[in-house]
Amino acid sequence: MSDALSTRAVSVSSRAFLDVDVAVLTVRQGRLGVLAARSDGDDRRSWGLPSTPVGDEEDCDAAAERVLLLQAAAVSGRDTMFLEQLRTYSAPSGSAQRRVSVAYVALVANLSLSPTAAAVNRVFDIDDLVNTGVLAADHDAMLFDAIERVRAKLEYTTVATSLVTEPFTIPELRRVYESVWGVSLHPANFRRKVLATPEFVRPEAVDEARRAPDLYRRGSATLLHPAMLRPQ
Amino acid sequence: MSDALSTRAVSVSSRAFLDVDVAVLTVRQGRLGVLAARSDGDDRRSWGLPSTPVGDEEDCDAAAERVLLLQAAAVSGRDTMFLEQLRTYSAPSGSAQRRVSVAYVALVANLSLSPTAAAVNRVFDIDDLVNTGVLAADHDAMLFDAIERVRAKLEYTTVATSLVTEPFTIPELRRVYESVWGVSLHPANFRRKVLATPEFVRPEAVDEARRAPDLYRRGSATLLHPAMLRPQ
DNA sequence: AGAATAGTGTCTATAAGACACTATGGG
DNA sequence: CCCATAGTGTCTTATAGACACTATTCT
Repeated sequence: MSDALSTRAVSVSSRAFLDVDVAVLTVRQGRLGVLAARSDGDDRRSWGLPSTPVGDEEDCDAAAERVLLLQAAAVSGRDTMFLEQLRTYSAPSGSAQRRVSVAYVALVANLSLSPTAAAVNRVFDIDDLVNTGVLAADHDAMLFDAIERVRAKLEYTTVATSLVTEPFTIPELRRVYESVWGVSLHPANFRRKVLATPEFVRPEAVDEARRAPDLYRRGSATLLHPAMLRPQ
Repeated sequence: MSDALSTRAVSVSSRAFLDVDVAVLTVRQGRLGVLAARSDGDDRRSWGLPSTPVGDEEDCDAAAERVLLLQAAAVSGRDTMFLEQLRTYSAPSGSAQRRVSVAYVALVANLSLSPTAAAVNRVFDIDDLVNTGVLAADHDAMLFDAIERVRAKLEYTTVATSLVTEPFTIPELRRVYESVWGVSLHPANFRRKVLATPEFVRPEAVDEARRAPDLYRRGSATLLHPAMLRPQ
């Protein structure tokens, strides 16, 4: 009776090549952007998400961090980072050796390519990359899912602060939300909401005379209670 | 300069065995339960989450469905199901061939084992299985993450309805929330919240004379706006 | 000078939590 | 007959959205 619960006549013990792909997101000039790497596999200039095989003596998280650090070395002004596993994408192999991709999302403040990196990497506006045919179908799906994950995370976590450089102003933080969500937010209500959440941001320099916007740093809170929901 | 962005001296092109593990959750007698399978690998009676290798001509989703259907065949009274990928767990291989596990969560209403299945499978109370040393460390982590995922999903989706059999009463639905979250909810406020969300539930039979509780079926809504947050 | 924006205050609509009350069925 | 529970109503409080207003900087 153990047979009834064990594996059926599906070809057993599938071997696969294991890759990690990272969607590195950033906000620049009020627009959401992604880091893309030229996929030098073929001649025609096509782009993909930065990727690496997972080494035998590391786990997927380590491989993803390695990709990010690799990018950081080729990048100037990288500030903070947020890195989280998204999900795993597996297509049936067909005849070739199966390839399984574990996708990650990374958030990086102030991502700008160094001159040497610019020849290989490029930061795209989201709208120029997602669903435009520039990416391969699987990377397109990953990027789509990554964006939706981040949009949802802004609602109930404080990750938005990882997309601004410290110190920052409340309006700067608001523009992160507006860029990622693609909407306009009411400045006064946004400010009230952020300041009402303990430790979302921490006051750094409040200009009593109002000559400059107030400056803040990231607070210790990671979860938002209650959540800041997207409009509509 | 392409070197700076390509893979480093980590041993390349790792091959791995690909498994799918499923945490099948249910609510019985007001308690959250999980389906566990006796892991017949070794002699001592230990338990694991139901699992299967991923076949070469299927993707992970298909393998997870296969596990669930396999269980369904050995289970009586399975009602609805909800199935979603959780995340992928990968430990460094050490010397042996690497093993990568893609974990899924499934929600099943009225999960009760058929007599023949009871010798191989068992439904545990969550508290008897998570963090008790009965499961291997990786399955323990999966189960923990699965429970947290489901607890969060109850807040902003209607998945709770997949843990009751139709037709159901509002108090029955409330007991699902109470079981999964491990809290008591205010009956009147819960009822008002559920009925205030369009298409969360659909009235089936309202007893005007109040001789029996009102009956409902699942509605077409999948998302809750606004969310029903856990107390505290 | 005029426009855009940071910051404050306030009003309103909505939703959540707490509580009171009725009616019913089961021990 | 008492008690637990389904269902209804209502009050209070917290929060979100809308709007008005001031002060400042930039052009």
